Amino acid sequence: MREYYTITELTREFDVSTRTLRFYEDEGLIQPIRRGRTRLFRPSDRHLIRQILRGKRLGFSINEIREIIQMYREPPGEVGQLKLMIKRIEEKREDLRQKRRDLEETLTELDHAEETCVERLAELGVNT
Amino acid sequence: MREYYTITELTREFDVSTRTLRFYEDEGLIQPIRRGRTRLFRPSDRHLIRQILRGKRLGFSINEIREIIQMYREPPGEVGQLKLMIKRIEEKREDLRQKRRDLEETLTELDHAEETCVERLAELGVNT
DNA sequence: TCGAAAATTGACTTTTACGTAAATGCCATG
DNA sequence: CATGGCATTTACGTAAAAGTCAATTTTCGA
Repeated sequence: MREYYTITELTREFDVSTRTLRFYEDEGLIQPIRRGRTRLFRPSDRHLIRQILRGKRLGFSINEIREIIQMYREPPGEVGQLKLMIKRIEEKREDLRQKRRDLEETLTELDHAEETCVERLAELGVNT
Repeated sequence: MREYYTITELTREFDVSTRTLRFYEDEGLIQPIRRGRTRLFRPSDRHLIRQILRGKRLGFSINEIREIIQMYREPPGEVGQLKLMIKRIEEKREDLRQKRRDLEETLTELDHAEETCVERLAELGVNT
């Protein structure tokens, strides 16, 4: 496990621009440390970037991603806060379960679409 | 199966604005017929709206949704076109499989986060 | 130590997916 | 017939999430 990554190393690894990583920093999603003015990314920042991009692929907004990331952190110490957090986590999970249903349905329809294409191709292959 | 739906019926059913449905029409995703100037939505339009919103929940852009919808339609008659379409469908499916991996990972992490919260709560419940 | 390559900041621009407002049409009902 | 209630069109507005550009530093390898 490396100790630090430069910004360009990570832009190459994740195929994002430096602007994007700075944007995420401005948004408070990551907090790379500084050596002078230069950003140094720790493995934890790298892991956060991974989670952010995963959230993006699933269609979550930056704010939603921020919420999700907070859920991964140390739980709060106060009972009310804890219960609230559990409620939020459950909501987000329901959200994801909906996405999963959407995903399976879409995959099924695409399977069917491909099958139709393949059949059509077979017909043409036979007739030609 | 009803023959026609009005725009407001559908806005209520799907919880979207009229602006949104008109936007989808402008984008060519749906083509409700007209009685005078008034839009009448057929079951097929209704089904398309369902598919569009499903795509949105999965984080697809309007252009991606347009592509997916085209895949559901009658396959083209020409061999080259058919092969191209099969390739595109396969790409989209790979895309969805990536989303599925992302989704499962996120769900797993949220499961873990909730568990941590519940444990913390149990500790507090005992100590208090 | 010196110069190219890399990094930074700040400002402005762009794209997507609608929101919102204004002016007007259509029609049923009292 | 006027009033209310949806519908429509046109046009401009906006928030999110970066992209792009310019003008500086800063760093690092020879």
